[in-house]
Amino acid sequence: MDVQEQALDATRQDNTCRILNAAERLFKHYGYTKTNVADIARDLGMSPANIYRFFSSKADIHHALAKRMLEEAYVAAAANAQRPVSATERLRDHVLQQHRMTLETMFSEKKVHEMVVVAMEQQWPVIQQHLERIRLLLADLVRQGIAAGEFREQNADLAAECFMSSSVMLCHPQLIADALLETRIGTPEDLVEFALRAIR
Amino acid sequence: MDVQEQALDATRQDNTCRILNAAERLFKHYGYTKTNVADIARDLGMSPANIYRFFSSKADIHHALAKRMLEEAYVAAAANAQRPVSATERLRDHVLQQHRMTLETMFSEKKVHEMVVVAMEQQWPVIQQHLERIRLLLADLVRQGIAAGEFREQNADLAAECFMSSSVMLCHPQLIADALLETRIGTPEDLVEFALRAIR
DNA sequence: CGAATGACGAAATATGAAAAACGTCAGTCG
DNA sequence: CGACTGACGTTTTTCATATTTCGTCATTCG
Repeated sequence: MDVQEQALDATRQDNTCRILNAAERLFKHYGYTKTNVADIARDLGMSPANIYRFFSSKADIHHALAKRMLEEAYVAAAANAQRPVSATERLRDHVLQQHRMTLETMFSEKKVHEMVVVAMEQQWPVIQQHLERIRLLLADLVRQGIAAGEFREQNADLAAECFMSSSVMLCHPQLIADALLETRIGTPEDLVEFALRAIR
Repeated sequence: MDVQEQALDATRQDNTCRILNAAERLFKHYGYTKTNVADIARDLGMSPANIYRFFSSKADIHHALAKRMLEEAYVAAAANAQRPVSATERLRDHVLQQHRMTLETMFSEKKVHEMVVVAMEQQWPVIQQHLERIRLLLADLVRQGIAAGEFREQNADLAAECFMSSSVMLCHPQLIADALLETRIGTPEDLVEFALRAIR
């Protein structure tokens, strides 16, 4: 790749990023369906057709935004996973952090929540991949916990998956929305402790 | 209550039951929305208006059917809970049984599954009550397990709730529908064992 | 020459009137 | 007298149509 090609890629990346920023702002304000590509183009002072030089469709913008947001979530999860505390505490905090973030999105960014629900209903690969990356992260935490003597010997990948499945009620956006009204005996902390016990 | 009133109640109950039977058959065959009360009435050789002497609305029929089906499910769960095997085994089989029944409904009785999804989305109290009854059943199993030395001393009600939350991926109709395609490391049995470990 | 656009066909969505279904009630019939 | 019904007002659904939005492409412009 020569200097000219680098410059081309740079401007291209810059454009895609600007489009994503505009789309994210408009989607959050007006909602995904109420925002059309003409709105996004006007916001950036370009023609609607020009958008399609960078994204193959409006849905493609949605996908790219989801990917970017999930990347942020992954960075946060990775940061938590590197904290210098016990594996137990990092696993616990991971779930609680996830829980808080989901609640936050549900309440203060309702439009985003709608987009998330659509993405989950349609089973986007980007979400599956994100969950798989998270699972790898947690599996590593389990291995560290085993090495540190916190957890028993076990299949770390399986344990990570089961741990995620067990805490799905705290992280799954739709379930959280439903479960808010339910009469509950235990707190989120109780459920995490329960799942942690299964690993020890 | 004298003899006459008993007879009245009997015929009334008989009518409600016949209506429910007809409605259940038609709903299963044509779907809930495609079946109207006129269809149900015609099937029974009565006028649509007469239906409303027994049910205040079509939705009321839906509610009553859900209650009847959940009652059957509860009976099955209660039967399992009384088997003369260890509490561990009964808890495990309860979840696996629930899992099988949900899968069965999803595949062979798709119309019923749609009705279930609607009921869950709308958070019908009858479902909450059913789950609460199941939880009491499981809490009792946990107590028996504690008494038998299978499980450690703990809050049985909390444990039952956490156990149900942990196995929600195996029992929640919508989640099962979604998770079918996912790449999975563990089997349903693995997840149940995981949750059981948390109680021991 | 390639980035950008206006014009345009295809696809999706909003609109509104017609039809169907819901649910009520005065009145019939056994 | 009371179980039951036909007729009817109201609400919901359907469906054909108009409008918007999507996404493409030949053409323009720097």
